[in-house]
Amino acid sequence: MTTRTDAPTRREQILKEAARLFAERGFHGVGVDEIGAAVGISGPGLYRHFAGKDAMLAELLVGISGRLLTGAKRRLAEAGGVAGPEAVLDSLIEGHIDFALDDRPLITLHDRELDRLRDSDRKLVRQLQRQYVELWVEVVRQVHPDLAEPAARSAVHSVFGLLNSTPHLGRRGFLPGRGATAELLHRMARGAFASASSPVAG
Amino acid sequence: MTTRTDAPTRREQILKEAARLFAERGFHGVGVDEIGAAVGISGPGLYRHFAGKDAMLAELLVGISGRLLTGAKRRLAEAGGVAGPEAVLDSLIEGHIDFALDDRPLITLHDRELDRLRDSDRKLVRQLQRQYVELWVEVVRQVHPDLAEPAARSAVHSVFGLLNSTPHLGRRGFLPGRGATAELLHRMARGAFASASSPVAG
DNA sequence: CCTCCAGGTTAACGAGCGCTAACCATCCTG
DNA sequence: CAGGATGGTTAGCGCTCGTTAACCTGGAGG
Repeated sequence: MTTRTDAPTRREQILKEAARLFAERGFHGVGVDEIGAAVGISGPGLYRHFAGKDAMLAELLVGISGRLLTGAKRRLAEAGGVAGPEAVLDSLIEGHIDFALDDRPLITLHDRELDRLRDSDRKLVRQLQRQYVELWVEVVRQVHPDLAEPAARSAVHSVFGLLNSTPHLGRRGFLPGRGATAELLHRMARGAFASASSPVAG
Repeated sequence: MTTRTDAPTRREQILKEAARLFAERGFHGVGVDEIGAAVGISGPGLYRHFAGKDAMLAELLVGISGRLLTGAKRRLAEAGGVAGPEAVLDSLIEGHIDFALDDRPLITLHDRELDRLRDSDRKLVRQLQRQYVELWVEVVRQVHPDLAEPAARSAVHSVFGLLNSTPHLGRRGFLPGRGATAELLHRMARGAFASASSPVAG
């Protein structure tokens, strides 16, 4: 566990606020002055920490994709040997839900602002995303062997859509607690995969 | 059925291209010159058809929400009397899938650029969206009576996320045909709702 | 104590944007 | 055939935005 207790550095403050603002109003809808104001400095002071506005977005998106993939690999390694594929899939779902619930702005950015990146960064992010998807596809096909590969890939993308719906839930603050929401999402994801494979049983 | 065979008007061309461009690069990422070029006229010629760039986005978003709600009401009225709630839910899912598969750019805009609207337009769109959600919630709770209302609402939002994942599917052109995809999404949506209500049966 | 650097500041530049103004062609109508 | 909509055009204004330049300050090191 790499839990941090020390204060966040200025760079991290900026990234966090930039993520929130980008998620709220879109990359082009946020000015550098606003980002600066959000961390108590103003405008061009950001350039002491980042090469430009694009660099902030790039670092955010690469960071997201990397963390998702790293976490998934770790979970696969931890649960893969001892437990069956069902437990691995549950662990993957749990990890993705944790991310979707704890870092909603990043989830929003994840599939929204990818096209604003420089070619090299975008290729890197897409490669990480693709690896993440493929890892899921393999596990899903172990749990549901009757699922063909294209269908499995579609199913994985759709379940991502389901899990990533968290930004739309709390609009009115009406969601029933983090634990209950996580459990609900988990059950729905498993149910969606199950119904994707077998032509339903009821 | 109100199938049109006549040629689309200039206004409709503009709206269609604007939707595609907005979905691809974001509202602020597209210039009026690009929208004009996409329909063969250039730049300020758009102002003969729309009051401004904002007006195009507004008309798109209001149109989307309105069509979704109208279609859902119609399906509820058609299938509501003769068939059971299960058939109504299937019809709602079918309608939403048709929309998600046939109008992907609009699906993308739907939950991405809402905040760029004037206050009045945004309130209108949100009201239509809310009605649409509530309609779904009622039907879902008829099919799954053991589902509490907050959970049902969360489940509906999550299934929207699942169905609206279509823009992410065809990136590499690897999706297995429209019919198969629609059927897969339909089964997954039903499975997700079922697993949302009962704490799973397997 | 002088120096230097990290991390700020404000001023200003240049590009791009939405939008308006002014003008022009085509066509339908009286 | 006059004439006014209709739907284009190009030029250009004004504003915003990302970025750079130039300058300032507090604290650490020799």
